[in-house]
Amino acid sequence: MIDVGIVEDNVKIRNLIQRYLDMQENLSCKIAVDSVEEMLEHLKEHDPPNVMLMDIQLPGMSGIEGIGIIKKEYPDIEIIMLTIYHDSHKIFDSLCAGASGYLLKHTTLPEIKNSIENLAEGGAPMSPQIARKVIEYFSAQEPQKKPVSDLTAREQDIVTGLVDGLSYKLIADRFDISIDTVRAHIRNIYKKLHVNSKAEVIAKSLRGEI
Amino acid sequence: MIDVGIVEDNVKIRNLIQRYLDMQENLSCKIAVDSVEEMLEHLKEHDPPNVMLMDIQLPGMSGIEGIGIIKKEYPDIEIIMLTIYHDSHKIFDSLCAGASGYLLKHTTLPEIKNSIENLAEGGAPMSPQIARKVIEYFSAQEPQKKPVSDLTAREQDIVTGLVDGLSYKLIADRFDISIDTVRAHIRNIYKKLHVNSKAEVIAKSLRGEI
DNA sequence: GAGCCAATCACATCTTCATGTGAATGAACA
DNA sequence: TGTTCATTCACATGAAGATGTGATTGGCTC
Repeated sequence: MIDVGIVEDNVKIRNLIQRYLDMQENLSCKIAVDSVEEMLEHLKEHDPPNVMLMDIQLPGMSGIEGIGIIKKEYPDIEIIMLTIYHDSHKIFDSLCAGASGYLLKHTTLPEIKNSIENLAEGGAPMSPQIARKVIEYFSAQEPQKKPVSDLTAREQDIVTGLVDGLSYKLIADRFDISIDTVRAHIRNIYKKLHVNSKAEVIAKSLRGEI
Repeated sequence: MIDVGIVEDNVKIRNLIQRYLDMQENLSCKIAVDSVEEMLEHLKEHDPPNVMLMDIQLPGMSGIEGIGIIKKEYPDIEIIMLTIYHDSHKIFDSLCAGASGYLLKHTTLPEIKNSIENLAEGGAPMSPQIARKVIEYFSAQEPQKKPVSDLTAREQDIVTGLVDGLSYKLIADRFDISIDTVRAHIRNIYKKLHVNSKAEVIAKSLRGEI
């Protein structure tokens, strides 16, 4: 049984969703309020729900601010935004604040039910339109540079050691080889990467350039 | 009518999907090959499909490399990855390269059909597991935008120098101070960050922990 | 089987780093 | 006005790193 909470200031919509969800066999929806503040009050005295449907435009604190506060206090609550807003800023702010899903308000009741189940199974429900924006975020990013490390497996081991902040001695111990071998590998790594210090190798590696 | 192409090296899977899709009223799937190279050959002489299903592990060029090449030549083709890989790197590399969807191979045929329709309607089909990773990318990214570095401005300058792979001498030159001053700053930085080597400072910095 | 290369080890030398100790200046703050 | 702290510099020492010049082994390839 998945326990659902709702924060939504439109009474009609709120009641409709609550009744529908609470009617389902595998869901329970006992708490539906019209502001984050009210929900926080409620949470002080009751068990937290598993999933929360949250509007963005709310009286008092906005839903996005609410995510942060609720996730901080009750990190196990999974929050799905349910809103009319589909602009990138609100979407990304919500996701960054910790929302696990984002549905537009034209979503049908059965779809909302599916989304909640989907979430409980480790998914992340999103309206298709939202998913598209999220995906486009990535292709808008700079085209990935090709790492193509010419490094051998052993050389990459050594790099890992360097990134972990180990001295040559400790790297030698970790891989059970002599410190001179470590030195030899490092010399080859420097040559291949065209660098000449540990620092540059670590920097390159952490920038994903290896 | 949506025209679909398939790049998949497993003949059984490829034929199965092709036959199923081509059987649908609103879909057509005439071209199904087992490598990106073959697909590129085909595209030279035929109209490009609207949607392409693409595996990652392929003979010759990988599917991820393929995305970039195909999207560059034929930007209107929407590419859905269809693969067994669910590791973050492959997901994000694919999306950054320009994929519009990402499905895991256990996806059923009707779900694949839905995904193609979803894509045509401006959505971005993703297996729930994938959607979750994509969403988590955001909440993992932003939250600590200000890691509250206790470092002074000068100390941060020095850190920048270290990250750039400079020696103390070069850092001293860059900021026109003596090497002993650089040493002094670095000692303070080490104390504040609780580390004791250049390597750790660089690692912390590039991980955004400063 | 000659040649190439990854992986291993050794020795030597010079540079750079890490750390300890100490101190002067000047701005900020109570 | 005295204290705190960032910034600057100095000297010293042992540890770690960078670089040069070797060598041996085993796998792969032409």
